[in-house]
Amino acid sequence: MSGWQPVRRTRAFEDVIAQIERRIAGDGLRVGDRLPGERQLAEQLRVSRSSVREAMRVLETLGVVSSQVGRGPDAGAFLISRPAEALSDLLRLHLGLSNLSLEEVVDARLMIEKWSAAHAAAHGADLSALTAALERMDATTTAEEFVEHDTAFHVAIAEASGNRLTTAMMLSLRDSLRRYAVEAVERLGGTAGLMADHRRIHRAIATGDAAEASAAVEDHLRRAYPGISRPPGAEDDEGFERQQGRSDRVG
Amino acid sequence: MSGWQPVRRTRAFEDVIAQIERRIAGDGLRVGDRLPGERQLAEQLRVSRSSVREAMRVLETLGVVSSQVGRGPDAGAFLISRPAEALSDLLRLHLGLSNLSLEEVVDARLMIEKWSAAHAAAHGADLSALTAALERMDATTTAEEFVEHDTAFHVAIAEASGNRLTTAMMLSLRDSLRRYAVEAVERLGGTAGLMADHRRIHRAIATGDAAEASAAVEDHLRRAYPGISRPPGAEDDEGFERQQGRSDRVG
DNA sequence: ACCACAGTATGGTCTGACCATATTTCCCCA
DNA sequence: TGGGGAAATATGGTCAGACCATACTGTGGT
Repeated sequence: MSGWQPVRRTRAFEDVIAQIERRIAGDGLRVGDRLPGERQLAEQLRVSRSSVREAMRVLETLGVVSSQVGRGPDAGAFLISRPAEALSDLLRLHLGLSNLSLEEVVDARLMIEKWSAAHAAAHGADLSALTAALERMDATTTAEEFVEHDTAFHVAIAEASGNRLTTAMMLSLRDSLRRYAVEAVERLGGTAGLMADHRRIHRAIATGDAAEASAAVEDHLRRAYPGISRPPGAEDDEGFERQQGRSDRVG
Repeated sequence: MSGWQPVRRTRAFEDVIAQIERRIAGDGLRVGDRLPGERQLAEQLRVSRSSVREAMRVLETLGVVSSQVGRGPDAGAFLISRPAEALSDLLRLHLGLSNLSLEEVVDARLMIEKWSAAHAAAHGADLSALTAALERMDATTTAEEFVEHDTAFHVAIAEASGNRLTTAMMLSLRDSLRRYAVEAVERLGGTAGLMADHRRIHRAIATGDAAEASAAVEDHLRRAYPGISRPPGAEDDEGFERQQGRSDRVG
């Protein structure tokens, strides 16, 4: 009998997740609060410890629980909030499966960074982190070192937007693209152009010019990833399946 | 072996995940391929079946593996690619923990929808799904029914952008906001204004006007979710709109 | 007051068993 | 020979119980 859509009885660990979620919503559990131990939870919910552990793995993967071994106030499972790590894992695996293309990731990052820079400019954000990252970048010698502080610069922009969700997205996207960032620095043969872009972005945010901040970010990312992104309004071409091979038309 | 990592001993299930990830990258595993059974994998990797199962829960949570019981070609664990489901779970839990505010989610959705609409307009996307959703919305009577087809309309916009990552983000964001969407329809007391917005969006995409599509989406979402944050540049100029228009030179 | 050591609570891992489900195999009977 | 049903089997799902590694806690001796 094929073509049957089974009802998929809930598995035990799914029940555990639902119960914990219910406690979060109902009992007002918050970040930092401690969950009962695995054995105790298993007894309370009438499931085996294995099922509790599978539920913990899921919650840990989603970035809402962290576990420490040992004994004492710091041991056990705690509620946390780390969406960025979860997003990074997700992107990394789906990129590995070739079910997300590099272009899609770069495009998404361009979208978020433009948005973040525009918001940061409009909100009169604190620029100290941006300025510090700029100075550190000036003092670097290797591509890896440069990329490290470059990351700090871009993360600071995201944080200055004041939105933790887009910041998490931006962090994980950037994480997925780290090795391409190093390649980009080496391909460009120097960081002068990138630094000029950075100062332009910094200036635009400092003066509260949202449109200029957004445009500066776009130009910057197009320099780092030439030919990958298509701005809305670019002439149509034949899709994005096999674009990585001829991604050098910006030159 | 020179150095030991004293801080974070790798857990067995993390090894399993790393091995599977290596097979994906190295052996060219693709979506649809089948993984070895839990028992076989445990034997190959010299870990217990419990550890394999915990790894499976993680991969399942990230939307890259799906498991079926039974026997035969359809049983066992398969590689899939469902980032949207994973993102939905992530957002739901973090919203529940109150570590992401509704405003942040709505803002992120606004960003993605504006971007998607602009891209769809610029790419001359297929409008049949959009048109069909519009007609179905006209024929509905209840708020729930309307929201259902409204979702189809907005998802169609995201898909028309041609980016699976932003589409997945948009799907999960919308999923998190479903109940607020129903509330919005009931609060507005009718769907006339929303439908007018929809037709304006549809028209803009059809005519390839990216800036207008973006502006139409923004007005639409501000009608549905009043009180979300001002666009960047609202204080001094029409920054975001101008910035979009600047890069949207359609010809 | 201090320090060493035993106690203990915690997550991490493993083993082996059994259950539920779905396909495959095989054998009996029409 | 064909069909149908029973048995075998492969798969994930669940459980119980044990042991280990870790890190705090308490206790007793100096």
